[in-house]
Amino acid sequence: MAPNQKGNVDIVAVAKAAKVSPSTVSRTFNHPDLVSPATRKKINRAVQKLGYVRNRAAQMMHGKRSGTIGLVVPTINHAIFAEVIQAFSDAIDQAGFTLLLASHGYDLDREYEMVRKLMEHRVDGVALIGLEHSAATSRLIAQQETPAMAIWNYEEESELPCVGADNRLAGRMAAEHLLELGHRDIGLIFPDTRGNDRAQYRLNSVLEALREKGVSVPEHRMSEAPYSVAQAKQAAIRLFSGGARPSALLCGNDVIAQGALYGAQKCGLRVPGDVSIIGIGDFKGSADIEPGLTTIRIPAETIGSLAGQRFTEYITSDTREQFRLCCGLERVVRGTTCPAA
Amino acid sequence: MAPNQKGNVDIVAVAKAAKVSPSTVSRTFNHPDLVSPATRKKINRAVQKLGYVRNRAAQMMHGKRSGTIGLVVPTINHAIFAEVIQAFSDAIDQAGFTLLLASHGYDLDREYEMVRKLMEHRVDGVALIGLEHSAATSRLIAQQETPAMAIWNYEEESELPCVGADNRLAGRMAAEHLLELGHRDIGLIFPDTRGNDRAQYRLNSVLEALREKGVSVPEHRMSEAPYSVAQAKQAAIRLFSGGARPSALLCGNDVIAQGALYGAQKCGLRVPGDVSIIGIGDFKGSADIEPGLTTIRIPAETIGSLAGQRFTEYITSDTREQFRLCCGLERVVRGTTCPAA
DNA sequence: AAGATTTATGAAAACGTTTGCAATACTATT
DNA sequence: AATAGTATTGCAAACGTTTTCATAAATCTT
Repeated sequence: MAPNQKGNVDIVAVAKAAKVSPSTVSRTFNHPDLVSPATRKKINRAVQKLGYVRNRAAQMMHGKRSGTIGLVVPTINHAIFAEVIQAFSDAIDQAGFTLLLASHGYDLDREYEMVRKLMEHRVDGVALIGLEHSAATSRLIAQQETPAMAIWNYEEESELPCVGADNRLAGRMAAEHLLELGHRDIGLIFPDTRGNDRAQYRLNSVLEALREKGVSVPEHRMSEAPYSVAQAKQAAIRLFSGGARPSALLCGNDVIAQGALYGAQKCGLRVPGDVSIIGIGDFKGSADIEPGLTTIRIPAETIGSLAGQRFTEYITSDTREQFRLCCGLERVVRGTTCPAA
Repeated sequence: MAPNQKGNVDIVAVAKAAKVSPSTVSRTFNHPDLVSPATRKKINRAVQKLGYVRNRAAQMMHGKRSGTIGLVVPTINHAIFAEVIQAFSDAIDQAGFTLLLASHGYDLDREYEMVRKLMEHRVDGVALIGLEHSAATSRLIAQQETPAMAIWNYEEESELPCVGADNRLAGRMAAEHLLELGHRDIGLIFPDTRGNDRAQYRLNSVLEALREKGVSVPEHRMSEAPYSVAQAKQAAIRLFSGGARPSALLCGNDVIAQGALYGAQKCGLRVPGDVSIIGIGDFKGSADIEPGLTTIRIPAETIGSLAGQRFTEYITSDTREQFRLCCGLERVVRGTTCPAA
């Protein structure tokens, strides 16, 4: 009665219904040109009628690709990663792949576990955020010979193929903008840099660029905030409340910058009149906030798209030539910075 | 030499190395109690040495679960969904499942394609956002007998098991807050409601609640904006620029409300003095913006977590009893609303 | 119209696991 | 010391596909 009496509609059920052999059904899917149009029609009708859905797991056992790509991110719930994930997902979808997603909360040991988990599912490739990973992770990837890539950071000598931006340059550009405007007393709010090479690179290069111009940042001008508007707001308020306040704030990313901006507004400070604020990232929304946030734009969407395209090419090609793509940065001057008084 | 000479380390390679049969190796993983401690140790050593990683696809062919759950969302790049995805992912991860993620951009036909794609991978279950889906999707789910659930909406008579909030109530609560404050001239900014039952329900119930109090919303007080701060800002500016402006704005979600707030600030309007603004959702950041956004809180994280927990239970239990969980809403009055003049 | 190609199909082995059943090696009982 | 259990292991079939090889049918040569 029911077209699908048992729920186990497989290729042989289809074959039976179409009165052909399983081989022919399989061929209809994989090499349609080898099957006569008439038979193909019969088979398609049977597929339709029975509601057959291919079983990729079974295909995979014949050396076929699983058609999945694993992506391991620190966190999903994060403007910038969400944007990258979306773009990456769309790009690999275009190439017929499906995304297996896992997050580790900035814990490199958990990252290893996640990569391992994905490999149990025999992903055709695994993409990681950033270039800093545990030795165990690298070993696992090498051992399994799973194609792997890094997203978000670019480095000339990177171990893994990568598509991303130069975070050191980003930090430098932010610092130089402030310096050019004449700021010398600069406050810094950055996230914890452990297990986060992006933040690490940015912070180091900011400090370096400032030092080159003879500007040093005393301890009490530095604050740490996790990736959260609320906490960054608090951190900024703390920086502002101690005696003399800095003339400018350089924030490790736009979320923190946004929090800092609210913090300043809360303290009754005019931005940029009383204090200039610059972020890094140019997240969705940074342009629209009032006043518009000055920042260093990292093209998240481009990075995600490019990464997805390039990675699927890499996986499906048999040559497997390494790739390293550097996406350009852009200084976006909006309303939160102005010359020092 | 190399511990893994060919890349094809399978259960029989391990068996060979440990000098036991493949069956015993398999048992060591699945029923360790049936294997003597000594043998287990030998096998574990071999696993370690060869770097064996289990192949879930092969297990799956024995009626075992694939250990994956599919989640299909309208978009990933969206504060509220990112939060749900993160919580859902964490919850199913706890239960040993891996997330297969796909997005459809509010296109119900694409949603069908995505569900189908996930089913080819034999996900153990598929979770969808919202209760409105194409007939083809429902048929597919029924036919394949794949466990399915809806996230984000709650409805007593829902076809699918669901975990979510009552979007109609959310709309009503927002409207009533404004009415209680004495507002009668109310502007509305909502996203396109096609393929988006959440927005649909909210809008209808808002209109209904207003009508009950004899308040109608003329055409020129209604504006449509996609899920984007920038465009909502423009929409708000349009609403404000025509002659007499409304005394309050009710926005379909917090992103729109945020855009509206910036729009008001841009127009030199004081919020809430000149215009009150209320959103729906209470997204991350809504609390921190200046002034804090008044909104109807929908507990995204709770919903995602609960959905993940409940769904994995559902999948792993053999009883398969339906579930429908309604997560409570909360009116969060912050700084963007005040009594009408 | 007979042989030589070409095209379309089927049979069976293979992929990496799990598991029911059978076989063997212990241990406890008398 | 023989018997009955029990704990441990191996064999082989099964899962749903793909693919190689062989066969059968259709088409082309001359």
